[in-house]
Amino acid sequence: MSVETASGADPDTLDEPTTVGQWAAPIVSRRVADDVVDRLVTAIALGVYVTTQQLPTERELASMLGVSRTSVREALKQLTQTGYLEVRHGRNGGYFVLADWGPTSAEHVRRHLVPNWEEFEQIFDARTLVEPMIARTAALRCTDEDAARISTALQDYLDAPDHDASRRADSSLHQAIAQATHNPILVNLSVELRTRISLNLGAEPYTDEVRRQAIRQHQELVSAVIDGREDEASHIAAKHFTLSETLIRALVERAEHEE
Amino acid sequence: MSVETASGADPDTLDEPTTVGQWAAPIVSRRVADDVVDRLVTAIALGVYVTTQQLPTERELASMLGVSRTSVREALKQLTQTGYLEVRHGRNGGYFVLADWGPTSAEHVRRHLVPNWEEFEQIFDARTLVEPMIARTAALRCTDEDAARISTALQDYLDAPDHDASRRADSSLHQAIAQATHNPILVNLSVELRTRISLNLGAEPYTDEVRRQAIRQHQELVSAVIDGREDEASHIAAKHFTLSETLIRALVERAEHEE
DNA sequence: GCCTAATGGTTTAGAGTCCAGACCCTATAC
DNA sequence: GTATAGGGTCTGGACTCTAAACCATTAGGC
Repeated sequence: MSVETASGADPDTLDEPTTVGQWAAPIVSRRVADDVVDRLVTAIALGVYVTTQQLPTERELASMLGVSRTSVREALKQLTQTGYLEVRHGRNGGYFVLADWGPTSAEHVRRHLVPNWEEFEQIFDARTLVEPMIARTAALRCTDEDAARISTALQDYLDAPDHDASRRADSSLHQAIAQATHNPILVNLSVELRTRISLNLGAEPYTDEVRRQAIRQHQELVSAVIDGREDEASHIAAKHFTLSETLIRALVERAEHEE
Repeated sequence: MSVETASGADPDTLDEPTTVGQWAAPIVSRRVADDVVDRLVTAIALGVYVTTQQLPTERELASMLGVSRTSVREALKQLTQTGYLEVRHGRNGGYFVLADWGPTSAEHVRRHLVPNWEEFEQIFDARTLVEPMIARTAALRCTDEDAARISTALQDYLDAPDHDASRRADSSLHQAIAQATHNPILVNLSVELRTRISLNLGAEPYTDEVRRQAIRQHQELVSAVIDGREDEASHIAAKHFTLSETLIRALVERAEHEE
């Protein structure tokens, strides 16, 4: 990294100089290992790799990501130390996603969720605004091909045998809907918001009641999108993402009372 | 997502692989100079520095951005070679923004606009969807303080003596509106979209008629936002950004016919 | 039980990037 | 004409990333 010298002189710039003030913010040179960490966390957050599942080997990851094994190892070391992964030696060894990195414990909530609470509020807020817009647009532009893909994703979601599969299918379903907008920028936006939530949260709270409600909402949402009922799609999406927000809030409340 | 036992055959990865496929895309290590280029282009695009205006000196830029002068020089070299900047030697020398890097010429349109046309369509589309949502949210959350800032920005816009000042004020105005959402994520989203447009486009086409129309729309938009008329704000924003899209399209048409 | 293979763990040399700082060159202001 | 404010150039050193070889550990096959 670079020197931290005098560049200070950064008086409070909270008024409106964001346009002028932010463009010259210090450039931090990102290390490759940090990028690898981000990719892996994203993959786990999106459900590409789930609990107890084995990641590709170091050499495979290095090849997949086009970086050296050294950098991959650096990233995996970070994730292992943070408690996301577990490593096993010897033949059939490798890195495994640890089971308990969700908001399962009040401990996790206090240590990870609460400190980032402000950012969290912002992400939720943005998602509640963006996703209905995406759902509306998807409903307006959904082709037969899109509809087929969305239906398949919904079916996968309904068939999901456990929580992990459910998370993964949920991710795919929302992705399929976003893709029906036929605009990669919106798809990325949606992915980014979902990732940032999972990234802070691990998995969302999960009970039978929640699942029933989520299933109904997903069915309604898919139906509205496929049939091109844009107002309804937008409205259901808003309700859907408000639900998940409510759950998190309840979780945090509970954790704080336990304290 | 078809990881295991997907019901439908899902052999190829071209169908919906974005979730699974994209996380492992090769990591490209960005060089510091490239980041500097981005920052400078953004600053110019947002109107922080305008035609014939002098940029800070190399040493100042290096200090502002927290990078070495070597990297700044590398970036400035690129921008000079590309034709964005002009360099003058000796005392009172420095780097100056060149005048003619807008869509002033059919040449520019063909060389820069047309090759990126697909991305351009996507950006416009996203903006037409996102900005109304932002305007609506701003209208719903606008405080007195926000209203004051927005009014000031509007006045600056009305007072702008020339095209450059107008561009800068336009940028500030939209920024002020976005900030009334009180959500940094949305503010960044708006900045990013506007930047990416200016970045491809330089300045937008500009005639007296266009300016009159833009002024009216800005006044209506500000009034709707400040008074909390969210539906109207959303609607005007949509109209406003559609106007700029229409102008660009007309420009490209013309350039292609000249060919 | 022994060997093999697959995996993580370690080391090293070299190329590339970035930085700080010193110094040179040029044109303007005075 | 000289001082000065800028860009232009060079160098040594620190850090990062890579490639490739080699070590250590364990499961599976015989």
